[in-house]
Amino acid sequence: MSITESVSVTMAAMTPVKRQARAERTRAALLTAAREVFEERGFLDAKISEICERAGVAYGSFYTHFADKDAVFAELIDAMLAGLLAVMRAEPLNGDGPTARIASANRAYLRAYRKNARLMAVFEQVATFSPAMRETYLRAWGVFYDRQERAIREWQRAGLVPDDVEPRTAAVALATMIGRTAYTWYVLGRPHDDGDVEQLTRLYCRAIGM
Amino acid sequence: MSITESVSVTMAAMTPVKRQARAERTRAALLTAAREVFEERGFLDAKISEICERAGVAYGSFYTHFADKDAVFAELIDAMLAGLLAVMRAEPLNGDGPTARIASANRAYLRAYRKNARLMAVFEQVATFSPAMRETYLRAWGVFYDRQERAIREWQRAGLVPDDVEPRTAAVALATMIGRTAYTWYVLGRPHDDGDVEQLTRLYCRAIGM
Amino acid sequence: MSITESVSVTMAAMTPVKRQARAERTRAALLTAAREVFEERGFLDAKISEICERAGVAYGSFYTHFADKDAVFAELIDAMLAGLLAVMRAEPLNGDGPTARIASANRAYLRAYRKNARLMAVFEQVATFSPAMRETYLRAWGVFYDRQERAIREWQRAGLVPDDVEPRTAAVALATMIGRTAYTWYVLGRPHDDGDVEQLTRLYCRAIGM
Amino acid sequence: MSITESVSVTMAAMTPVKRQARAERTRAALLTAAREVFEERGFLDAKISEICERAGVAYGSFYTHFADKDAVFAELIDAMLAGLLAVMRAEPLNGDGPTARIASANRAYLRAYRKNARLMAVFEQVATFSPAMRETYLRAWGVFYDRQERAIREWQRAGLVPDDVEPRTAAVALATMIGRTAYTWYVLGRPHDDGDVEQLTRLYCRAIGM
DNA sequence: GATGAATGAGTATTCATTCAT
DNA sequence: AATGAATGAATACTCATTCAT
Repeated sequence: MSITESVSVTMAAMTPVKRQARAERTRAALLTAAREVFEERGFLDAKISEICERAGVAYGSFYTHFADKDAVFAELIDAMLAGLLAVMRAEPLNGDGPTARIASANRAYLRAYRKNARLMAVFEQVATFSPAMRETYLRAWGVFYDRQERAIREWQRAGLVPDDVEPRTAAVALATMIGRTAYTWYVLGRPHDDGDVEQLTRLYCRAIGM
Repeated sequence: MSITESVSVTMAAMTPVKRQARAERTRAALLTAAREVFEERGFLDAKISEICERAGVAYGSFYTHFADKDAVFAELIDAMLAGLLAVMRAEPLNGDGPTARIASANRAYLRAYRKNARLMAVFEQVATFSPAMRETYLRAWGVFYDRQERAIREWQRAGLVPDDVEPRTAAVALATMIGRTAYTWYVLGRPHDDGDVEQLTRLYCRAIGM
Repeated sequence: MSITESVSVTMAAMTPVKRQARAERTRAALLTAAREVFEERGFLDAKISEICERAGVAYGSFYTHFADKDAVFAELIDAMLAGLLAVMRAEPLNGDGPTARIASANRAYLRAYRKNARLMAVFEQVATFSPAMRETYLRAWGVFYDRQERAIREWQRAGLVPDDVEPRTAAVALATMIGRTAYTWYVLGRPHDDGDVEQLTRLYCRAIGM
Repeated sequence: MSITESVSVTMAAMTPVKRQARAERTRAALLTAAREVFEERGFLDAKISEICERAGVAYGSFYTHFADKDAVFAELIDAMLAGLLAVMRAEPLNGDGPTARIASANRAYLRAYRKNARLMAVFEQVATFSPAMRETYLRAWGVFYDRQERAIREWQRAGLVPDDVEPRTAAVALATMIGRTAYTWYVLGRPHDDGDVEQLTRLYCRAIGM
C-alpha cells in the first residue's frame, strides 16, 4: 500500500469534495437499502440494523444522515410522491377530447401506482398511526382532488359536464374511486385486467355526466 | 318443570350457569374496555393492562377469556362487521325505484360506518400489518362487492343498466368509492355535508348509466 | 334419569362412604395423570391444568387433594422409592454365595430402575433445584449405601473381603457406580446389553477383593 | 515502525482495536458476573438483570454480547470443560506404574472438579431439562469414558489387566464411579477425606484386576 | 464522517394458587 | 368435594437512539 493510498483512507487528508462525495454515497446507499427493507417488512418490522447491513454501512452511521427511522421513511415517501406528481403533470391535459384525456390520465396513474405499490402499501400503513405521515397522506390526496376538481370545473365551463355536478365532491369521490381501486388491485392483489381500466374510465365519465 | 327436572338441577348442574353468568359479565366488561382502549390508542399502543384496569378486572383475567391481544380485537371486529352487515340487510332492497334504493342503501351504510368510525380506523390499521386481519378485511369487502354486483345484474336484467357495464368491475369500483369516502369523511375527518351524500348517490347512478 | 340417579350426583345426598370413595377415585386419577404428565414433560413443564384434564377432573379440584405441585410430585416419588425398596428387600440376601447374591441384587436393582426410569429422570431433575427433594434424594441414596455397607461388613466378618476395604467408602462408591450406571443406561439412553450387567457385577466383586 | 505502517494505522484502522478492547472488557465482566449468579442461584433463578448489575453494565448490553441466557451459560460450561480437559491432559500418563498413574489421575480429576463444583452443579441441573446442554453433557462424559477405555486397553496389551475385562463397559462404569462420587462429595456435600481418595483408587484398580 | 458498543425503556404472557359458589 | 373463574407476580428480549473514539 502506498502512502497516498493509505492517506486517502484517513479523514484528515480527505478533501472536502471527496468527503462530501463519500457522504453522499453512504446516504444514497442507506436510502436504497431503506426502501428495500420497508417494502419487504413494512414500517414496524423494518430494523435500522438491517438497513445498515444492506447498505454496507456501520450501524451508527445511519444517524449521521437521518434524524431517525421516521425521517428516512418520510424522505422516501416524499421522493415517491414527487415522482408520482411528475408523472401526472407529464400527462398532457389537452388532446383528443376529455374522454381520451381521462383515460390516459387514469392509465398513467395506475401505471405509476403499480410501480410503487410496495412502498405505497407501507405509506398507507404508516399513515394509520403516524400523525406526521397522515398529514403527508392528506396533502397528497389533496393534490389529487385538486387536479380532478380543476378539470371538472373546466369541463363544466365548456358545457361538457352538467351543472348539478358539485365539482369538489365529485372530485373527491372519483379520485377516491380511482386511487383506492389502485390500492385494491396492486396492494391487496385483487385480480383485474386491461378491460377493467377502460371500465373505470367509463364509470368516471358517466358519473360526471359525460 | 317436573320434579325430575328440578332435582337434576342441583349444585353441579346449577353452578355452571351461575359461573357462566359471572364469567360472561367479566368477558363483556373486557370487551367494552378493549374497544375503548383500541379506539383511543390504536392497536399498537393499546395495553392489556389498561384494558383490565378499565374493566375493573385483574390482569390475568384477560387471558381467562381471550387467547391474546389479537383475539379480543378480532372478536370486536367480527361483532362490528356483523352489525354492519345486519344494517345493510335490514335495508329494504325493494321500494320506490332503484335510485331511491341506492340512496337509502348509501345513507344506511354511511350512518353505520360513522357510528363505528373509530373502530373502523383501527381495523384499517391492523389490516395493514396483520395477515389474519387482512383476510377479514378482504372478506368484508367481498361481501360488500357481492351485494353491489348482484344489484347491478338485476338492474341489467330489468333493462335499467346498459350491458356495457361490467357488473363485477363496476361493483368493486363503486363499492370502493362509497366505502373509502366513508373512511375519508369519518376517519380522516374530511368535511362534508348532507348534500354530499346525495351527490355520491347521483355519481353512483350515473356511473352505471342509470 | 331416575330420581335416585340424579340424587346420587348431588352432594347433600351422598353418604360419607360414597363421598370418600369418590374423593379417593379423584385423588387416584390425579396421581395417575400427574405421573404421566411429569414423565412426559418433566417437572418444570408439567402443568396442573394438564394433569386435571387428563384426570377428567376440574382445575380447582387438584387443590382439594394436594397442597401444591410439589406435593403430588413428592407423593409419586415416595411411592416409587417405596416400591424400589420393596424390590430390593424382596431379593434374598442369602443364597448361592456372595457373588451370586451381588449379581441378583444388581439385576433386581437395574430391572426396577428401568421400570421407573422416566420418573427417575424427573426425580434427578427436581433434586437439582428443590431443597426438599434433595433431602429425599440423599435419604434414598443413604438407604442404598447402608445396605451395601452392611453387606460388605458381613463379608469382611466372614473373611471374604480384605480388611483394607473401608466399608462405608466402598459402599458409597460402588452404590454410586451401580446407581449412576442405571441412570446412564435408562435415562440417558447409553447402549448396553446383558453382558454389561455381568461385567458390572464382576467389577463390583473384584473392587472389594472378592 | 516505519512511516508507512504508522500512516496506515490511522483512525479507521486503529479504532476497531480500541473498540474490541472495551467490548472485550464488558464481555468478560458479564461472563464473570454470570458465573457468580448461576452458581448462587442455579440456572432457573438466575436473572439477566442481576448479571448486568454485578457486571456494572446496562441491561441491554448483555444482548450485545450474548444471544440469550442459554448462550452465556453454554459459554461458561464450554470454558469449564475445556479447563477440565486441560487438567486431565496435563496429567502425565506415564510414570511410576499404572497404579500411581491412576491415583494421580483421580486426584487431579477430583481437585479440578472441586474447584468447579458450583458450576458443575448447575451443569447437571441444566442437562436435565435442556436438550442442547444434555448433548454437551453426553459429549463430556464421552471424552472421559474414552480416556479410561484407552488406558484399560493399553494395560490389557501390557498384560496388567485380564482379558475378561470388557474395556468399554469397565471404562463407563468406573468413570461413572469416579465422576459421580465427585458430584456426591462436592456438590451434594457428602463428607469424605483424603483416605477416601486412596480407597477410590484401590477400588478402581482392583475392579479391573490390577 | 464513520464506527459499533452501550443504553434502558417498555410489555405481553404464563400459570400456580386462591376462593366464591 | 367439586367447580372453574379470578388473581397477579414475575422476566427475558428488542431495538431505536446515543455517544465515545
